[in-house]
Amino acid sequence: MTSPSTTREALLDAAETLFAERGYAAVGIREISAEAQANIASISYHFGSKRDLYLATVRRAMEQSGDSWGELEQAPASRPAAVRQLVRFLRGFLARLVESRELSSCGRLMLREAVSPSEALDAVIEHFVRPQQEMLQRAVSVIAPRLTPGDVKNCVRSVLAQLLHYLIFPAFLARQEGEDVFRPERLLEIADHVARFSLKGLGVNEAQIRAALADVAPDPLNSAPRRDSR
Amino acid sequence: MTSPSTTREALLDAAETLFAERGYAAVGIREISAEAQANIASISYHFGSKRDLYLATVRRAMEQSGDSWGELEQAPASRPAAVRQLVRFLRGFLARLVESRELSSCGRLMLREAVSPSEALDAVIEHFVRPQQEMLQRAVSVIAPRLTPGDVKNCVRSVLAQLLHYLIFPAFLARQEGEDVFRPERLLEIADHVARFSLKGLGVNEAQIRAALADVAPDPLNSAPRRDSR
DNA sequence: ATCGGATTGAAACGATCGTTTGACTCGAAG
DNA sequence: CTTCGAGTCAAACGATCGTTTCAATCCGAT
Repeated sequence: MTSPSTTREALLDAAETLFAERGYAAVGIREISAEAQANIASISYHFGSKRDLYLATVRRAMEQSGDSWGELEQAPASRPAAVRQLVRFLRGFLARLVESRELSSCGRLMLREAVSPSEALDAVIEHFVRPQQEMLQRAVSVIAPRLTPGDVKNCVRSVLAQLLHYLIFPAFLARQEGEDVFRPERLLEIADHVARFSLKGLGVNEAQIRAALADVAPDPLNSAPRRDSR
Repeated sequence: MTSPSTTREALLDAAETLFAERGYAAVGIREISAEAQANIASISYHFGSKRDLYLATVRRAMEQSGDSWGELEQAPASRPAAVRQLVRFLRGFLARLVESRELSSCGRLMLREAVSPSEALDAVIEHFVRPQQEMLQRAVSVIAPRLTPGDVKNCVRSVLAQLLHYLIFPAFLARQEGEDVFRPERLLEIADHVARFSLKGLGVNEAQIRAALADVAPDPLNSAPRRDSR
């Protein structure tokens, strides 16, 4: 196989940023190669076509994102542990949304795949959606053990939907709230609201919720694992 | 002013469908005019440019959508009435998602504006987001009167996020669930789950929730108001 | 030092993009 | 009947699109 070229990765980096920001059709290969400080022909050379560059970009972004939280969260042993794990996940997700462009560019690519699916859709589900979903599924089924499997899935979607809302609608949120939604303190407020709302939705009583939130509190924002490259 | 041309509306109809399905940059004006059975130059003639056609398309779609639910829902007089109103809204929203392409194409345009905002963003917020939000805000502040205004907004977002999830991720849902998520019975299940989860999240007790769900039940899917044109 | 495959460079390819042109049709007002 | 303006039409505009070509360059193996 071809040796790992620097040009190749520069192209992927540039493509990730540009495709995430403006979408596949709105970005030309001339702009990508300029951003990567490479020649136009290098795209055709390294990837075959613009479409294949896009697919490679999405797949790489999703695989790198998947490394972050896949195996990190173990199956919770007790109900309080499961509640703590859920709270930690909510805070970590929102923290990553703002602390680096990592989730931001990966998340926007994910979004664009949801609205306009391509052949890379499988990679998005496999590496981005499924890991989070399975982790939440384990936590929820421990927190609310009386739920049927179908209701567990529904509840997982309800929790995830609240989180993804803040990934999807920053443009709306910025417009209707005067303030900046993505200040670190505000994000912690949001994470705690989502935690409270969801745990109540799962039938956890107030006292346990307060205990869990206070329990995880000392470790505020730095629980988010880092991506090594870039 | 120019008389209301048939060609103009045919162009708007075609543009709405195509832009909703594939996005602004991925649709050419030749395809739009072909779909509308009009000449290429008619776009320039009636709207000035492709971009202006897009803006007009989004604005018209949002205004027509806004007519549907804006003034329909009045301020609820009692807590049970507010709960019923919320349940009716959830069911109506999901019903409209499947029963016609109305919300579907308008919703997809809204989504694309969220991911790639244009000058039509204000119209989207004004006619699509704000009405739903204010209606939910009234209902939630009656259901949970002890909430601060800020927490009311957070809870409204939590409810709305769950609904919009099904508008945003049909591609993912279709992939990971074997079954079709958009069968009418399934949608009613979903609406009821969202209602239960959210009402618990708002602190309503089980008995009242069951009462409300049973109360609204006799009127299952036909509570969604119809759009007259098209 | 020389070869050969891998990679890069500038230039050009045909296709398609959004837009414009100018002649043409048509119905109502003079 | 003539006139006029709104609307439609086919054709062409320059610009940009993704892709290809081919010579130049790099660099480790011979």
